[in-house]
Amino acid sequence: MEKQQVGSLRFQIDFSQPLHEQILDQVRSAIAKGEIGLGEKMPSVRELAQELRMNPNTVMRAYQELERDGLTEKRRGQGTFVTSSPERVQVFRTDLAAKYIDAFLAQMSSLGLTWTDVKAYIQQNHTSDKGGDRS
Amino acid sequence: MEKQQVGSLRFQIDFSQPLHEQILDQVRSAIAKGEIGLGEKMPSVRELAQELRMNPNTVMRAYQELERDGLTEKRRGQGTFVTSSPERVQVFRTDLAAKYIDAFLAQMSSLGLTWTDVKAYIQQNHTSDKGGDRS
Amino acid sequence: MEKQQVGSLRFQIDFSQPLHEQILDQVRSAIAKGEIGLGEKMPSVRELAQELRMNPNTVMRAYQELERDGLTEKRRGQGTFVTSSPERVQVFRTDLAAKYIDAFLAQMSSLGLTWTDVKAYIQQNHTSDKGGDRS
Amino acid sequence: MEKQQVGSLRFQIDFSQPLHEQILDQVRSAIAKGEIGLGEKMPSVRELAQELRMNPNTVMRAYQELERDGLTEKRRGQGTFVTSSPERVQVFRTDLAAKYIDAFLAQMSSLGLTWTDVKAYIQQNHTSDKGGDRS
DNA sequence: GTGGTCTAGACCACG
DNA sequence: GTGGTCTAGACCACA
Repeated sequence: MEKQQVGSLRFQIDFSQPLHEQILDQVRSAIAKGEIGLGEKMPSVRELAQELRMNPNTVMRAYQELERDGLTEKRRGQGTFVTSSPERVQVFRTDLAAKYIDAFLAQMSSLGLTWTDVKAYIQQNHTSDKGGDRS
Repeated sequence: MEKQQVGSLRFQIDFSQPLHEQILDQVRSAIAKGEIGLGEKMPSVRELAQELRMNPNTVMRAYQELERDGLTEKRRGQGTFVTSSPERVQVFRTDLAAKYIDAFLAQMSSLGLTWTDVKAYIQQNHTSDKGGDRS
Repeated sequence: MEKQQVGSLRFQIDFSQPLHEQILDQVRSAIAKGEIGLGEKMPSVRELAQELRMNPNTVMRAYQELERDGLTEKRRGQGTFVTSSPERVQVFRTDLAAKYIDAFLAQMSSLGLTWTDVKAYIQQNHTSDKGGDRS
Repeated sequence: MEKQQVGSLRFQIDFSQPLHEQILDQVRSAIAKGEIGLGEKMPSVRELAQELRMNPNTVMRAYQELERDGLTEKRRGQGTFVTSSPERVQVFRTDLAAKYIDAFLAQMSSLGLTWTDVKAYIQQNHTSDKGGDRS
């Protein structure tokens, strides 16, 4: 468990998974949760690469995808900034969540589990993670 | 959407994802759901490879993982058979489901969504998939 | 655990291992332990094959190896018999044991374990199997 | 007897046994004995394949099993490394040894030999391999 | 016929 | 450069 703080971002990387995806996920998560503020400056590609001991190309790829998602913007000569639009973040967040949820339900269904089964499991094993699961 | 029936198994393959994983998933799913009976003979490596138009090695790889999971048994010179033990299937199924569920919850949490949010979303968008989701 | 009794022999087969080797081992073991008497008649190839639901070729191969080892003899028109010579059994038994023991020690050594380590393990975990392991 | 040194690993291969198993065994042994250090980089799949004059797929297969055993980790684009966790190695080593020992005892027992018999044999024939076998 | 091993060589994603 | 996936096709042991 190697956690690293870079600016207002916290990273925890694991070499058994594509590195650029992990950066992407963790930055997305930080934005979604408001851990990095809207309009805030991101670490530069080089800085982040150095801190995380990665190839700059790897970081660059993650940044490009963040921009494609509309979560960040490049300003020439200044660096990369988190978008200032809360709507963008919100839309992105719900879209992504919807995608994940759908995939998850398909997965459960492929194991022959119903939504009731899943809720039962979560209630038993994740009572601390719950958010009011009074079924 | 190219669906193919091979013995009691149905396959639908998509070339943008590792082929052996797809075979693995679909056979697992068929076993978990009881679509192929316990103790039943699987299609032979060569037969399945021919039907799905892929290389025998690719099918073999999937079959090896199935055996590692304890879902199938090989009988030398006779073929590959689904395990006859319902417990194995059950244990496997719940273990795998637990793994998926935990990963899913971590994912949701990383997007800043609570379990209540998720349940609300599912109730709205998946009323047909439900299994009594009266929260 | 499917055990089968055939004449004075008991078989327990497992499909994840060459069948002829299993027959071989189990007959050898029965002779070494005196469970089948010297000079006694073995089940015929066909009879055994039928009982164990195997291909006669598989049984035949095991029988050929038994004869090569000098543990059985064929008598034309009468069938296969366990050797009547106790010396043969004894020599065979110690030779085979020596081979196994040497291989085992090499194996342990390749894991970096000394003979003392092995004895310690066995003393702890196999006190019922011991035969006077006062170290 | 063709011995080959590759980095800090020494290989001796024999074509009458599955090649990937031999690689597996010899690397395992090297890790268990500490001949290759924890966290150290393994030869790359291609490099080892070339040195041992075998197909990269064969080496890859061995490497995959090593990883499944938790003895190595792959870092994408960087290579394969021995695990840095001594506990993993230790657990693996004792588990494997236990498996071998149990199988060995079953084998001896099937030949009608007691543990005392075995110890006597070893004392006579392996006085150099001993590690203090004062029984 | 079955599964198991191996080779040769292609193409891909990742860093 | 690294590992990962896939194909085509050979040869083997086993039943």
